[in-house]
Amino acid sequence: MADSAPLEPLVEQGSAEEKFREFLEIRGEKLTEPRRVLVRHIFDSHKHFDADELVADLRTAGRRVSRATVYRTLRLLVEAGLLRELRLTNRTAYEHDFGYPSHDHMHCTECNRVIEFRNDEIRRLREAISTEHGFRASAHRFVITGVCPACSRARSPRRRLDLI
Amino acid sequence: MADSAPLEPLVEQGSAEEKFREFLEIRGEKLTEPRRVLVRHIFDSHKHFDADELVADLRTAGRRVSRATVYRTLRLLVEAGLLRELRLTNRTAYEHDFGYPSHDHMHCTECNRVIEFRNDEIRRLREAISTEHGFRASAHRFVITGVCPACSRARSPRRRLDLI
DNA sequence: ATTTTTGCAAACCATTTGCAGCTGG
DNA sequence: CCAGCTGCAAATGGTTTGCAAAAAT
Repeated sequence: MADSAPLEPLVEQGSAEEKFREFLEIRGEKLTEPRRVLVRHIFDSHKHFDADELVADLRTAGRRVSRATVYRTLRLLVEAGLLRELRLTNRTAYEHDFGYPSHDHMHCTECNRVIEFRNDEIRRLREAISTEHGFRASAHRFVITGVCPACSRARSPRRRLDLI
Repeated sequence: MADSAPLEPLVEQGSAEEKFREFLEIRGEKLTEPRRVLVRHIFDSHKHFDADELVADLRTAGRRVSRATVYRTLRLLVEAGLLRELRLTNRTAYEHDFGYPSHDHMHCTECNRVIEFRNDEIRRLREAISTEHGFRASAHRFVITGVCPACSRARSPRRRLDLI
């Protein structure tokens, strides 16, 4: 699952590691070495990723963290509000929910790419709809499914050749 | 996963079973008895459901279809454009994509209920955004997460008692 | 008759968990 | 020290698949 045209990260308000430490402290839990490695690695780049990619990525970088700990820490990071889950396929993908502007996604069915975009009307609409239904919204997910510009270009012209 | 305030079904343009038969015929495949049982049962009501609920439901109704066939047929119905997948939790839920108006969802984090709503601005916004990005949209998913009216009422008053 | 489908059971695969030993505060 | 954490390996749970028997055209 690759990204395309990622948005600019926001100016940091304290590091993700720091926010994670605070979260853990409140619950009387510990910021251990594996957790530090994970939170640093994850917030070093702004990609979407899944548990498997994260394990592989870490291995490449020479840091070994067990799969179990990766899963446990991902859960914590979601609870801490640092990561958000993205369920587009059978495996759960994650993206930053901290130091990164709120946005929505377009999902290309050809190349499986996820493209981010920002649009303020969505938020407005979400509030209007929630109010109308007496619903107390805390978040939303808007995913547009279709074919991205790159795949459109790569495909349409080929049609001509198919006919020969 | 329960529904609340389902929308009125559209006037039928030929039965789901008929559309399924056409789909299978085109691919040189067969509308067998188990498949007929499934498509009829599924389109008899307008609930969201997952594979497990479907199997249980059928068993209650005295029709036995193996789990494998249920999964295989669900896949076919999605390919046929009769069902849509809804990935909110670890199990895949399904909803009608035929004979039912297009709509979006509110997902209550307290009771796990899924509430449907219709709003035409969303479709308009989806087109505007897609055009702006050169994306060819074929579908979208808009899910508002939060607390439904029933759970709001059930919770807020209880707070007072918690303080005693 | 030939091709597709079914049901069963086994396989799969992402994720979770029990546990013995390790570690941070 | 001592609660909380890690890694391992085994368990889980939803979903898929191989295969021989059964059904559809």
